[in-house]
Amino acid sequence: MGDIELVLKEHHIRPTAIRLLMYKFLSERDIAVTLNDIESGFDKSERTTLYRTIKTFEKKGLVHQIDDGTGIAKYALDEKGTGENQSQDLHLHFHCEKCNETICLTDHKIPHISLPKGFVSKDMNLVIKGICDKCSEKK
Amino acid sequence: MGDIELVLKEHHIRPTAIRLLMYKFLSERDIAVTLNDIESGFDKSERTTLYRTIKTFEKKGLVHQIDDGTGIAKYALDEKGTGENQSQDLHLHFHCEKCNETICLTDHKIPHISLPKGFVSKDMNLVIKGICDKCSEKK
DNA sequence: AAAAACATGCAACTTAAGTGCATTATTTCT
DNA sequence: AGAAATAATGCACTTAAGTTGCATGTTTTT
Ligand SMILES: [Mn+2]
Ligand SMILES: [Mn+2]
Ligand SMILES: [Zn+2]
Ligand SMILES: [Zn+2]
Repeated sequence: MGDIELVLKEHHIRPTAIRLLMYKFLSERDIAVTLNDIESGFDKSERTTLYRTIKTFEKKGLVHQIDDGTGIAKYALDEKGTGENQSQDLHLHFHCEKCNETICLTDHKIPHISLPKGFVSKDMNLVIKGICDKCSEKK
Repeated sequence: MGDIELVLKEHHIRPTAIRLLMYKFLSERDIAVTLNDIESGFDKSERTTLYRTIKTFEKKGLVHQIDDGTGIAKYALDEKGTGENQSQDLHLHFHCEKCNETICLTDHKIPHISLPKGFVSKDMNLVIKGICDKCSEKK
């Protein structure tokens, strides 16, 4: 049984052909991808199926959705959090205004913020926009 | 000459009827509003005109757009920054999962974040999701 | 093997956002 | 003031992401 197949099963996702392919696709890139990116990454592609597949991944905690301010949802594999650590999704995201790529800075956690009385924090999203390393060295 | 008229002129926005009304509308609420909110706030309303009006306000620095993760753009008046202080847009936003309202926490600035080598920060967006003061006291 | 549960494909719908263009209002120029 | 230029408004239409319904195909369970 393949490696990916195991990962899916661990997350209670049935390892169908498309799911294996999508996982492979995601694991091969280090930037967050849109549904369109995924769609154009496959020869055989059915928008809806890909959509439902990524949503399944998300629900089962394999992937997190990223809202980088472009108005288009992006997705990236969760870190190999073997299970329960949900604090992993509190890392920040960087969106490059030049190449339009969005990347997870997984070891840059969002600092603690104190809120006014009465406000209860459940989740946070921090996106930094600017120029990424690749684009800034290109000069 | 009215108060609002002056504010608009200071921002080089011609004070037409609709613009005066929209400014008044925005200044009367302390939460960020969607274009739909604005539209339903007027008897006479032309989506496109309201859309272009809010975009004009945004371009001229009267209003800032807020991306709270709902996928729908919201807008709020800038603080009475009498001119150049653009650091004002680095406050954080709170989105209540219960009442769905989004509010500017204008005096909660986004803390400084150090980035990996090569990354240049130009802008930031921090949204905290949870339960707002009104909803949490309502119990 | 039959029944139940789940995945896939295709079409259609929803909604926010944005554009083109004709009309109307305001400002500027002579 | 009147004409010309510029800007605002209204209406129709387009775009694109996201989402759902339903029929068909596949896998799992009993
Ligand atoms: Mn991430
Ligand atoms: Mn704000
Ligand atoms: Zn870049
Ligand atoms: Zn609330």
